[in-house]
Amino acid sequence: MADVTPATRDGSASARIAEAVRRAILSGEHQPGERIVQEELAERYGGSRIPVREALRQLETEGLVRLVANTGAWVQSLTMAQCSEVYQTRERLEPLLLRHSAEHLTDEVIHTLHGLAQKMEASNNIEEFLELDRQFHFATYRAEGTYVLRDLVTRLWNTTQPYRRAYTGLVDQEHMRIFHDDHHMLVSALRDGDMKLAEQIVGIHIRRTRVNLERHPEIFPDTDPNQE
Amino acid sequence: MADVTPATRDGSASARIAEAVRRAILSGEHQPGERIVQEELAERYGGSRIPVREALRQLETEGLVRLVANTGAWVQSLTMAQCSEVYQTRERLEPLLLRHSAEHLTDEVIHTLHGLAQKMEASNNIEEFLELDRQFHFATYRAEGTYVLRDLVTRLWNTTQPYRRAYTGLVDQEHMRIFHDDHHMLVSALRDGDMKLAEQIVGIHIRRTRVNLERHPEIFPDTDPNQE
DNA sequence: TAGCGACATACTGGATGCAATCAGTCCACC
DNA sequence: GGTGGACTGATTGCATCCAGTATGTCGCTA
Repeated sequence: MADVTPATRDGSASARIAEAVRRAILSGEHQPGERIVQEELAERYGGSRIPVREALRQLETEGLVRLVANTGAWVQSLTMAQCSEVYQTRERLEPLLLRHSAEHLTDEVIHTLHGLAQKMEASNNIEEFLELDRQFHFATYRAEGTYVLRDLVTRLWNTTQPYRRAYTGLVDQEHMRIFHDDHHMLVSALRDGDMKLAEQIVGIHIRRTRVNLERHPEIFPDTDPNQE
Repeated sequence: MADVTPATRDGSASARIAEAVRRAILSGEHQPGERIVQEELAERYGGSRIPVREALRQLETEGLVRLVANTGAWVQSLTMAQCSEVYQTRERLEPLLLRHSAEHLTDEVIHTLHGLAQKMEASNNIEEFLELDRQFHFATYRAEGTYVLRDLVTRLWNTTQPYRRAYTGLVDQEHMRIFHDDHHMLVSALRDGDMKLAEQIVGIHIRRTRVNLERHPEIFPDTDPNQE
């Protein structure tokens, strides 16, 4: 899995555990709403509960885990409204991030993008599809120098990953066709150096996905399990 | 100080310490680049280093603190480029947040806003000014139900607070006049229920501040102390 | 005198152990 | 039979203790 860790972190045990748990959540190994027991993680990743707790604090702040004092930790679940809000946020930020990346989108990158878009069309495995989609979009986000915005976008992707997965399993051929077309149009716009168009396509692409997600309330928890 | 804590948190010691340190950083008590020693915080807030470390992990993820493994913690400092990036992000997100808040902006709220804007004009104390500015803008952000976007915006405000403070100490009368005018125009637009205009004003207001900040590179660290 | 290396100190990272809190169960009572 | 309350097991929260690492200093050597 690529580009899963929001920030460059040190090599301590807590950082290692945070990364491992993050990947476990994003890969679907841990489902939203699932209980997380500190001691289990400590045993699994070889350590005491101290670094586990630090890792959970970090993941809580990233929005992947929900902690309740003296009670426990759960994999964060979003209501449809919250998920929609994240998508609206992405809709505003990713065109901006793309713009900052413009100068780094060389012919080589565009060639890679084309390859990823084609691979996605050929894929019929949900996990592979999700991974390729992520790789595709983050390949277009190459803004260098500062990491504020890319980190932010990475976190937004992360918190909504379970719902993308659920939706991908439901989407019909027609919507999938449009999805792929968006990608190809984006590659074309980038190849032409038409950044204005590329930004619009990304925005529309995200909005389209949001609207589609909103048509499937069944993939979200019935009653809000986090009443914060 | 109002609306400083991004998320609703539990009442544990680590949460208490995180909040206290956050406030200390935002109030300017701790300057960017300043070293943070775990044991000092533990003694100051009454506890062991364990909850302090959890608090620091959280603040690191929020972007207020920088941790280096086996070395220590520092109050996060931003380069001008990073600060500018945060402002560009705000420029995209706050109009969206304002839109979501529209239905909650009652006459009473608008009356409060007007009062805050006037108080700001009368203020000649930097800390008071910063606090009123924060209260003013967050009074317009009343989106309820979900907290994703408001939390995000709160964090963006938090990470850039030290630079707003430094800039406020430098700004001349003319720019200050424009700043206040933006606020009054925003109140008027909200009073008229012209949300489209209000969104534009917020965006321009943030952009204006960003451009002004970029005119003062002296308030940012010379060489990037965080080479991440 | 300048530069390099070993040592001492201070601080961080992590493990263990104990107290506190929550959830689920069982039983008494209505 | 259903409801309320006490009890028990499980799990979290935190403090203390120890090991590991980085930094700064001192002395040695060229």
